[in-house]
Amino acid sequence: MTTDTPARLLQLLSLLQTPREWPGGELSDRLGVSRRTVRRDIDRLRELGYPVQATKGSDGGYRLVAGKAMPPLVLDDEEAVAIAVGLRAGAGHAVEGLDEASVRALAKLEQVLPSRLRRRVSTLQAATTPLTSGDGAVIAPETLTVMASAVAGQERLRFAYRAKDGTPSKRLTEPHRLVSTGHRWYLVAYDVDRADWRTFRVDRVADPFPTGARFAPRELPTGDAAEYLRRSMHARQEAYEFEVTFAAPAERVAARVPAWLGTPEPLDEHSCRIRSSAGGSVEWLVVRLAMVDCEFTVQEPPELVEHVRELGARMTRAAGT
Amino acid sequence: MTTDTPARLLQLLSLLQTPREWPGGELSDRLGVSRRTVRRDIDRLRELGYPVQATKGSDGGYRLVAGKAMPPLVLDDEEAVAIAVGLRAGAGHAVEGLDEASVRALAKLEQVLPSRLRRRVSTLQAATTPLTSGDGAVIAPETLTVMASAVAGQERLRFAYRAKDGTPSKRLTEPHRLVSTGHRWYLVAYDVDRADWRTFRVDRVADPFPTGARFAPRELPTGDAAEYLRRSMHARQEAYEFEVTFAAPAERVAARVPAWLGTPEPLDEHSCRIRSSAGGSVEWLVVRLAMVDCEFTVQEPPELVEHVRELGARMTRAAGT
DNA sequence: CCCCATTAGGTCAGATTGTGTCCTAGTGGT
DNA sequence: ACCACTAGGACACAATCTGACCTAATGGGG
Repeated sequence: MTTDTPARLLQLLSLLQTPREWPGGELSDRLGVSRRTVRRDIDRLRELGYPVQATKGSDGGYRLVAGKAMPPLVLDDEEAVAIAVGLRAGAGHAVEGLDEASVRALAKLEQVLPSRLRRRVSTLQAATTPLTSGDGAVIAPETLTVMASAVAGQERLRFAYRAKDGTPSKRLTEPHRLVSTGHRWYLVAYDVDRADWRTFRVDRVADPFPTGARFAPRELPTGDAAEYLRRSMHARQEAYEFEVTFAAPAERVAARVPAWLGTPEPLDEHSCRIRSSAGGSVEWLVVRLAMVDCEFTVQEPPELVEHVRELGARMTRAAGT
Repeated sequence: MTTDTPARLLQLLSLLQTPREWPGGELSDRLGVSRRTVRRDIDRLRELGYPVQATKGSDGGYRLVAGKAMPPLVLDDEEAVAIAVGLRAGAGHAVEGLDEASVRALAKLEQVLPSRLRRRVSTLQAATTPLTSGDGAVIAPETLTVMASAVAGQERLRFAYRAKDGTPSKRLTEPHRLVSTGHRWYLVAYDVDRADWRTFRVDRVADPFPTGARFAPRELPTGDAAEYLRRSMHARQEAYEFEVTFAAPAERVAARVPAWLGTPEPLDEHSCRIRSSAGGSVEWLVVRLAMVDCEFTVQEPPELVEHVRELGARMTRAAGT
């Protein structure tokens, strides 16, 4: 029964985050202090920028409402697991520019996630569909979070890499940025042994671990990491152009296609077209097209046409006679 | 420069959650207190159950590691937005038993999410694909979070409902539980006007708002809400049985099919079968099957066979001549 | 209309706690 | 061997926190 003020404030914060009203009396009971002190604590929270709304009159109470700053989120076990699983599942196909923040948040969460919960997360993770489907390239979320931590903490990173042709190598790098394009992740890093900048496909990385050694941030020759990645991919011709025409209004298609895949340009009132480039696998794009749920025609590339034809044949076979 | 201890502790917690090492000197600088006090603060955090790991020796420092309890998560703006968007996108198709926690977490987060961030979330949300695809039934995440709050806070909930045949009605309910089956959400609640228990499809609910009146929790006639929902659905025959055979080992199929859809039972070493029931739309199930990426045959129901055939035909047409 | 439960906030005395400045020990890497 | 860092004890002084008491104001229900 040590009357530890900061601990009590955290506890109060956690109670107030429950979406319900708390009368002062109940709070003072739970926290083991007088009612006056509860009022003072609430004042303190308000001064910290976390507005507590109070309903007056009988049956009134306190509740935490939206302010100008994010208060520290107090999560229970299940909620923490839900967020971790959700972020892991979503890491591959989130909205442009958001995936990096998403991975950062995941890294932050997993850094402090109790081990028993971590087990639950990986179990559930296994049960969920890896949405990098149709493609052999599955990324272990651990790999991503370890990398994100190394980037944020400016720690050197050692890992095994499998090149495009399959030859393995060991790399010692100074990780600069984690970039995602579509559903694929890349690490832009300075390769210490080769003394030059490189981009690494994260799904070809194995056993990453931070060496612990800190490094001084280095200037990327091309200012922006995304820009650097784009040039590097273009140079290696890893991306391909595609062109698809839909027999549906542009708005309807836009609502069903992730924005980073491309924006549909209207051809007329009832049809539209997407011309864009994707870095991912063709199989994956095919499923995405099937989801749009309207008639469409694939123009480019021949490879994509072939895969669509194949899926069509497979579905027809599946329907039997 | 008020030397407010609790505020400083929160700030320390937020600094330590950054995935990097913090030497004591830097912390004392940032927090504006002496080095000794920083050590004491860290002691306090440890006593609260948030283990702070310290690397000794030169170039050492502090960092927050996994303990037995979840520390309050201190998120920056982007991370908060990323989590909100991720949870919203994932709310529809998460793992069994997890979606409710997921919605709870979302409700908790949105309760305190600053309004400027809220705007960003809805903008990004619009850009992301609503994954209740193929089905007209789109659920506004706000509806879910409002309902989750009402369930948690035991507040009566008023909303407009559109019955299966389209007839509208206004309901005053005591919300009991939010249940998700597959990609569809149901509210199990006591309908005050009709003086009986009802299940409501969340996508048919409009303009929910808590009346503010608290209610005493009521006993559900059938102990479990999920059980009650199942019976209610069965009685109305909203669920359908399906049976699909895959030409792939059970493990491979299991890895690509969400667990709540059903568990594949092996037929022999190279094939397996799923017999289960789904409450969702057939269109959606078809896309799910297309994702499995192996030969398969649909046995039941005829409706599903028909849709598979149709998608097959559509894809074949899309591939052109 | 009055009554009640609630939030809001002032004041005061006394106990408790937090803080900075000393100090010494131990550890790991260069 | 040295340095940079964590770990923690002792002490004096200041700052803070707490509970008890008080009064105001507000909203709902009978």
